Amino acid sequence: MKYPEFKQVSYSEIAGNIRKFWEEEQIPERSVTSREGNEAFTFYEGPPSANGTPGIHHVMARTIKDIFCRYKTLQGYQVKRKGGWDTHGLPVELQVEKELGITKDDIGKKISVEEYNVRCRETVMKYKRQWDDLTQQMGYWVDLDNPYVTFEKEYIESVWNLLKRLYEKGLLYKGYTVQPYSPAAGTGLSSHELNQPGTYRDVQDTSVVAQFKVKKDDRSAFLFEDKNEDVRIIAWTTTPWTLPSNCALAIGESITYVKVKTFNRYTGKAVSVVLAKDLVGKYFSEKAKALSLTDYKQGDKLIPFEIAQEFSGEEILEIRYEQLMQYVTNDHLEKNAFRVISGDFVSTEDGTGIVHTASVFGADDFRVTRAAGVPAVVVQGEKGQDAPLVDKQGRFVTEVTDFAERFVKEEYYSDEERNHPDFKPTDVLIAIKLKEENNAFKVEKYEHSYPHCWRTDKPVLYYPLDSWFIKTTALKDRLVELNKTINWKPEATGTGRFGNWLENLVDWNLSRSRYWGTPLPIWVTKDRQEMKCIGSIAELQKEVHKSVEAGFMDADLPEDFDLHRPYVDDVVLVSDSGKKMFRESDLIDVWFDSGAMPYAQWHYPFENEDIYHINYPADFIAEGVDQTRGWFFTLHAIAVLLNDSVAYKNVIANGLVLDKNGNKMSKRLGNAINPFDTLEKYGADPTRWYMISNANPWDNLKFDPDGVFEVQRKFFGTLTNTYSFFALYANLDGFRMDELNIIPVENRPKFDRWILSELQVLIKDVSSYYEDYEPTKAARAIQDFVNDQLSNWYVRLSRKRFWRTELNADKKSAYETLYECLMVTCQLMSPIAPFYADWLYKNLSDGIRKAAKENDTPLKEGSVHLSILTKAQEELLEPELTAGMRYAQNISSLVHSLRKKEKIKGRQPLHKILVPILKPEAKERIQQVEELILTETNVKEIEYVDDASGILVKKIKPNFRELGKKYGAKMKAITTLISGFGKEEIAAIEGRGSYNLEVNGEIITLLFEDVEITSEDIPGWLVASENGLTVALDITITDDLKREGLSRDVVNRIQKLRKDKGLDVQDKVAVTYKTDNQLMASAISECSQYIKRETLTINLEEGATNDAEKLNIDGIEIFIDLEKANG
RNA sequence: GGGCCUGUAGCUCAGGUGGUUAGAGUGCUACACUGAUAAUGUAGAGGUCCGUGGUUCGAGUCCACGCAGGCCCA
Repeated sequence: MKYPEFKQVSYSEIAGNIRKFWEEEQIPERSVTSREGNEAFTFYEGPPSANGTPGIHHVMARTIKDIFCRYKTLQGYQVKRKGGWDTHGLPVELQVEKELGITKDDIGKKISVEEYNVRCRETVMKYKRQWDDLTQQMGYWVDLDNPYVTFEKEYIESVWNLLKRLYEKGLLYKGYTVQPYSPAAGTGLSSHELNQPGTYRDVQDTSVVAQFKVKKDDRSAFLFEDKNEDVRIIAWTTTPWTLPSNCALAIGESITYVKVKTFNRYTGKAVSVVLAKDLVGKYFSEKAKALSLTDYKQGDKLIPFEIAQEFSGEEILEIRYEQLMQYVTNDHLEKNAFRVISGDFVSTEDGTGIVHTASVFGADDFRVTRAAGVPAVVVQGEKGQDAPLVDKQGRFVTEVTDFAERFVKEEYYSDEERNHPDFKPTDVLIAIKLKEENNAFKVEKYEHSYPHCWRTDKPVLYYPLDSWFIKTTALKDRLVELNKTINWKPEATGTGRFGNWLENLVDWNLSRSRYWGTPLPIWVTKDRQEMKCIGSIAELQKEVHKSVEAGFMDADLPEDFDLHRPYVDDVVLVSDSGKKMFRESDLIDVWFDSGAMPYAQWHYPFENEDIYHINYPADFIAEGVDQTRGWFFTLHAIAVLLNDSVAYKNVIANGLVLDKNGNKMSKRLGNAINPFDTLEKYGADPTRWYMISNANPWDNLKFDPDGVFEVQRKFFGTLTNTYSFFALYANLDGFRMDELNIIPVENRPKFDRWILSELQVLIKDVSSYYEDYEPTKAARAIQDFVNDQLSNWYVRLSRKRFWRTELNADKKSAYETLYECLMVTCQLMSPIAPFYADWLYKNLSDGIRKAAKENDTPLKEGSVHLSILTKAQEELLEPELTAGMRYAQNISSLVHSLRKKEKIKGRQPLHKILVPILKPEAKERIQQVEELILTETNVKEIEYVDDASGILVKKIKPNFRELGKKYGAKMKAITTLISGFGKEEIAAIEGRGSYNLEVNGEIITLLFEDVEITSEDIPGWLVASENGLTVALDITITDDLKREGLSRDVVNRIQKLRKDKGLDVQDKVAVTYKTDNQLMASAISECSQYIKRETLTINLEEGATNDAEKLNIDGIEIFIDLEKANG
């Protein structure tokens, strides 16, 4: 069987054919089953949600996942990759609401929860087909026949089990927190919703700097010059409606504050205000500096001021002040609130350096007041619970008498009300009141960015809501510690973004008040005295049975009971004391679902305990960097909290895929790349290769289709060409790889040993790159090898060996060497370009599969993905040859450039290259590749010239690295002296190995390694040099050389004619010619053997007529006639 | 506002521990090669290494402060 030859290849066609082959032969399955019993390499698939269409960035993310799973398989590990689908959560609900044209409020009214959830279940897999297609077309191997699905009963049961374990450890609690809340929609907003485009908008709000009157006591006494002084702390807010709820003032302990004596601009009353020193200029005019306090009259435009005192924030901590707006107060508040506390978020960027704090209406406020033990300003709600001064509709409660029933944000009023001429926003009314009461220091309009509810367009409030939490803070230290054992790519994401975040961890808010998700399995009695957390279906059934017996429920649960809402909501349990228990209505954060996948994907602990243990923790996971606080966190948190272990050992956080101009891709802007089109047009392999080789996975990728095209042309094209070259000649010669009968490497020519040595280096490098999760470096190393070493050097210079007619040992060696290089290349590239690599593998090895199977040799495997990666053989490394080859490449390049400069074409042979030798080992190295250089440059000989010749002109320059270490600051002087060195000094330092210099009256000894000596000139010769290597070329062309050159031209023209006539490479020809030129005639007759050999000419004779092809070689006319010869 | 990432040729990217002439590929221009030929070779043009300070004999590289873009979070 021959090696397949291809006229032209289509990479997407290759992918299609190989895909079919994989399906028919079940290669993906076999890549796992064939490793049965081997060590496992565990990969966790972060579940995508199939309710959106896949994009090009998914190709990126999944390529990364695929690469390492394939690489590990290639090494012999068993790599199971169970696929999964993320099916719960808000995006699904929004999709359904959009399809049905309803809002959240309609659920339970226009549509039953039951119907709604049915719709969600259908919608969630809406684009599964597309996802499956993408998976197939891009060549991503993941087991989608048995995926885990987060809405399935078994999955939920495992999640419940985890929740119960948390509950039992006391890590689950109910508390309240301040969250974004939309009164207009009557619902809390998730961070996801707040990140919708357009939610943050610039708005003009009334801002108030309020004056808080300091109470005089021991702590604050130092601020008072006399007992009647009116000392006020001033604080700024853009939400005046929160001022009735003020309970503390936050300062920065290390900020410097001052007391300024001045007058209130609205009331004219004398007042001393406390604010940050840095912000004095913002509130007091420079022009007023010279004014005297005593000259002030009410109404003056310029208000005088005087900085009276300076002190640190620490000194005013715990100072007490009078409540600003006394609508709600009590002893508890009087005792513990209305004092100065420390806040880490306080800055002197804006405001006064003192922050008004209303614990229930701000997240920071909530945190610092809780830490400082400051109670919130609250009233008793209807059910006797604590309630904020603003109700869920966004109105002040009746206790705030002046503004009772008023909406705190003017946007909550109808347009009609707002357009009324007398209408004033509540914030303005509050500001007026404060002014009148001498409590406002300054009131002004302020423009800032504020979040809005994406659904109602109304501003969001930060509002306290009841929620269930996981007490992640309890194990913060372990979370931080174990994170340090995870290998993050890039490292900074682990230490920085993730690490810093863990350091500032807050408890995990688990509650979502939605319908489509995993229900919280907690049942509570009305009086909240008794509580049960259910950890399995069996347990639920048992509890229901008890409830039936207690008469609270009619019947036991059916076998096919759905754990979703609304069904679980109908389950009423009985408490140990016999009371009714109702389920907490919350769903849990969908991120808990996905973080639970290491356990729930196997329905652990109810089933598959062994599989779970073998596959925990994961060796490797990869997702986008945006998952850092998402999936990466939830996996880590659950693992640490429940198992005191990491969930994954290695993680790649990949960057975004942007368009070619660096802009985010969006369907709206029309710059999104369609993954299917791209895969179809360029093929999966070039697309994957481009994405990986172009930039590190963790850097953002600017996706440019032209770049994919370049990869296709440059790398895949070159590799395909190299293979085609091999196939063409191997087929002509009938060469067939025989694994049991190959020429031992030590018996192969140097050139073969050289490329095989390079190949070993490549295997080592690429393996260690994969090992280090550096796919980009791996891809670049492979393409450099293929392009530069293999194709452009080894194959190009070996061509002549393949043209010889007989299949001798040298030729066989060349075939075997090239075959080995191609074979290993396709193994190494197979993780990145799986289709193409398999195509190449099969082209190379399908013909000998049968023999390989019989002999049980490595090539018995039908697919590269079933094969075992060839290991690097240290004994094949040839460092001396490598060094020599580098000389060969550099010398050839220099000679080419000299020819170019002198306009001497490559076909014209020349006599001699001169290479100056300064180090003896250089000569040896060059000598081993001398033949190669001579062939490549078309020169007859190399002459080595050393010192003894006396013709070298040397140059000397300081070795800065060495000298810098020794002499530091004296460098300049030394450099000047060395640059003045001539022949004698250089000879001296070369001879003795040292040289004494006088620098500023001091003698220093210059050693041989302190300088670099080069030879850059040979008088009378044509010279080129680069990187310390110098080459001279003898360009005299004798008649003999000229004739040889002409004969080469003749060969060239005959070849062209052969080709023009459409002859095959192996066809023999008869040639006649005619020329009047003496030189040409003698050239042909003298070199006839050479010409005949090169062109497969049997007969070369004079005799062509003027009707023959008329050619012109260097101005010489010649007629050549050519025809195919028999035999 | 905070944390993190990125910034080097028109474009995409390399540039251990600081070392004096900053590289590669691609694109452009010119020439050559022509039995891998939509390949290949050689040469040329193309740089404020984001900016400003600092450390140092010496900074693309180290430090500080900025600027621009991005991600995440307030």
